[in-house]
Amino acid sequence: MERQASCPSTAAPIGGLLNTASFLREKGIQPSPQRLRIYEALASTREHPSADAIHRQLSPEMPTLSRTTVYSTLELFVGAGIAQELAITGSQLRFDAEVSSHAHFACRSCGCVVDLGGLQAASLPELPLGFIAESSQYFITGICPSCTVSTLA
Amino acid sequence: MERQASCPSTAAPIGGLLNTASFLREKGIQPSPQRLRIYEALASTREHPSADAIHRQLSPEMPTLSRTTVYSTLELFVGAGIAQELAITGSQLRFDAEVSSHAHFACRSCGCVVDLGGLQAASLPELPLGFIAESSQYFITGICPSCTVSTLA
DNA sequence: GATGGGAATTGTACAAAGTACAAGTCTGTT
DNA sequence: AACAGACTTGTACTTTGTACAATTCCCATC
Repeated sequence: MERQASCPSTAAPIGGLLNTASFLREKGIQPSPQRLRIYEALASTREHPSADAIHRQLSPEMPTLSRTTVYSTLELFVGAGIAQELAITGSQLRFDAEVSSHAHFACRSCGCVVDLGGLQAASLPELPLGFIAESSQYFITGICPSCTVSTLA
Repeated sequence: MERQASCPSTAAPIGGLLNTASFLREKGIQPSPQRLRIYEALASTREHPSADAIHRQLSPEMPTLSRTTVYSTLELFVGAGIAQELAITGSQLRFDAEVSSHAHFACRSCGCVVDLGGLQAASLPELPLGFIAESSQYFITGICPSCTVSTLA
């Protein structure tokens, strides 16, 4: 889990952030400076950050931002359907502002998480009667290209 | 995460345990009393226990069994390909002696994990060039039948 | 049967991720 | 301006898992 930044996840914004405040309000979330910056930080990266990664990123500009706020805000976003949680690394939750169904790859060496293509819903296993699905995840773990190269060196 | 035991995962053994010791030896694992009991505990349940759950289960009969041994033994099994890790709950790893590719359901209320059917390989997203896949997981989270009933009550 | 060496196990200490909760601050409304 | 409720903060704590040194066990050899 060392070379996070060098992995092949481009860092382009996902959508328009012109008016994050009204977007949050539409989703039933009262905006606050903390919530705006946390959402923007999440939506402007494709690195699928953990809660602590977001806290580390925002701390310089918001020195009093507490870890508790980041955790509770991300949970609020997940509950409102504007973010999804990925349990992909096994040791920490990663978050994604892109909520459409798509698969993920996690590198066991550097910890990076990158997007893969979508899944064909028709081919997924059906849920037995009585189970209520709320979300689903498909992920692959292995070694990313950067780490393959540096392992060979 | 309360009613673990009442969830719909039947507790029948997966395979023959007649000679666990020689099975482990075949897989390149030196048997020991601890390893035998840990493997048998894992293979004889469909509850996908966590490492600590196995430790709690075996502690009465092996009072000196240490948590470290359980953790390192399970990792040994995963490396040898006779167990798989499930990162499904986000907060702890669950283990499964059934290593064939199949999906899982996790109940957000009681924490139970049950087996679902297999996946059609053809429908899975393809991995871009340079990525090396080592394992994959498909899981659905939601509410299991037991918890649906008790939530309504 | 004794003995030496490597593997396995143990126990303690530690680290990381996340949660609980009470106190403080902010914000919007009256 | 004052109140109430929502939001944020900070501390303490729990859970999960890892590091590592010391001990114990097993087994081959003498």
